[in-house]
Amino acid sequence: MNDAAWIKRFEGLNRLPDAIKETLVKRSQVVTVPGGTKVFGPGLVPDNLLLLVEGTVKVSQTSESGREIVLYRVEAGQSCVLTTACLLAHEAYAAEGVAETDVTAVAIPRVVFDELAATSPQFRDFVFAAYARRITDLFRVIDEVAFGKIDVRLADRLVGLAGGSGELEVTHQQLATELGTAREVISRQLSEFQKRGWIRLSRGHVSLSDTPALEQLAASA
Amino acid sequence: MNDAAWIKRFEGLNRLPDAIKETLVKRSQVVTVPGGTKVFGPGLVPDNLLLLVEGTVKVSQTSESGREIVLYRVEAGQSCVLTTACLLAHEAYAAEGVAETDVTAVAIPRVVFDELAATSPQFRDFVFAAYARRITDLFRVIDEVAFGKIDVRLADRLVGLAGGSGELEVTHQQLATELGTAREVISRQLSEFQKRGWIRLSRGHVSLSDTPALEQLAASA
DNA sequence: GGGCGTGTGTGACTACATCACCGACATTGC
DNA sequence: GCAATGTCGGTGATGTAGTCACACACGCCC
Repeated sequence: MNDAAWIKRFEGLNRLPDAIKETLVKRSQVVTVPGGTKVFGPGLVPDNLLLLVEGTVKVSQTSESGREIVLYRVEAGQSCVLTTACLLAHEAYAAEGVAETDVTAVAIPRVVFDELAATSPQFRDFVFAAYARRITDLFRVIDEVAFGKIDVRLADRLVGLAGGSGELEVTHQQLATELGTAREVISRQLSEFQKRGWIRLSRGHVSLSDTPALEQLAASA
Repeated sequence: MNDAAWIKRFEGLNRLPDAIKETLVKRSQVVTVPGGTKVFGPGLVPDNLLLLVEGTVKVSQTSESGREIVLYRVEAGQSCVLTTACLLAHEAYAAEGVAETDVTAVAIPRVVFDELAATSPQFRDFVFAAYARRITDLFRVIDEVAFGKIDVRLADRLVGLAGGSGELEVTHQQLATELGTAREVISRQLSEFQKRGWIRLSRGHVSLSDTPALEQLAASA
């Protein structure tokens, strides 16, 4: 039963009584999906609550006009509650989740979820905390989209996506989608950054050469 | 015990077993607040779940720069779950709720909420449905702010706010706040609408003279 | 009436989005 | 190798929205 190892990854679940943990482990299933898989979306309603053990899932929304914006990412140690509730309620919405990397996740069937919600106050806390986190994410997105400048937002996103390495494999179009803007806007802005010596560009690739400068710009929100 | 009348207003609660309904009625409190009251916000964390029986609460967000945008409204028959979760999680956020009209609401203390969540699957459904609704609201806001045109958004909001009467008492600044934009933008757009004969303007007042035209524009999203 | 606060109008300017297009590079098949 | 094709990135012109700096109008209160 050392499958139970994953549970340690979830801060909010560690506090659960052992009996509950055991139920959770016994009645859920560890699944893996390869990068690029659509995890949920219009016409693909999940009947499991997913807890991500490894990898990330990008949640984005496509408007009628076909334009797209990234809403948030589900990282290892987090869960996918929002979309569950959202999709369970049948209010079909054009949000979809795509595995960005190979993903290992724990799938908790709806019945088990419900049962745990009934029996464990700590589990309820876990769920509500997860909600709160996502909602504040959405609030931030709204704030940025409504009032943020793209140079600032782009700098922030570049730093965020690059991680430690300072290298990232993305097209300008993908960055545009991240911020819900147009490719040309990103292209021009990237050129500007390059002119300032902050980044170096090549086809499908951006390498950050002056991360601190980008961070400073990002912080000037 | 005809205080219980309010419960009929909540579709999701009607399905509750009688015993649960009784608990709900006994252990909650009907409160009224005058229009203009701040219901929750930074430095004002509610410890009750509010169910609105009468009136509306406007939930808006203010960014660091001082600019504001309306996120959604809680109407009669709806609940205020989002902000509860959000604020319970201590992730202080600059969202606040203000009573737009005199408001009558049922306040369910946190303990009772938790107890009901534990005992009643129907109550849990009610809560999650409420979440789902708000989240889709937020998704829509993001979509509109990111990709919508202001003339369309303004027309939509005018029709929505006017209700049946076609008359509304708002300043241009208030409309700007609704949409998270600048006053000048609204002023110019309103002038344009007036020029087209769709509305008539006076200080602090807008009267819709061609609602269908506005609706049509609003629908062309 | 004169002062004051709030609401509205306007022009100049900047930022971002959109449109139309072209050229550079990579991949594939020959 | 070379041509065909698809993806990616660059650029100018134009439109729409947000910003800045005002000035003026109205209502209210001394």
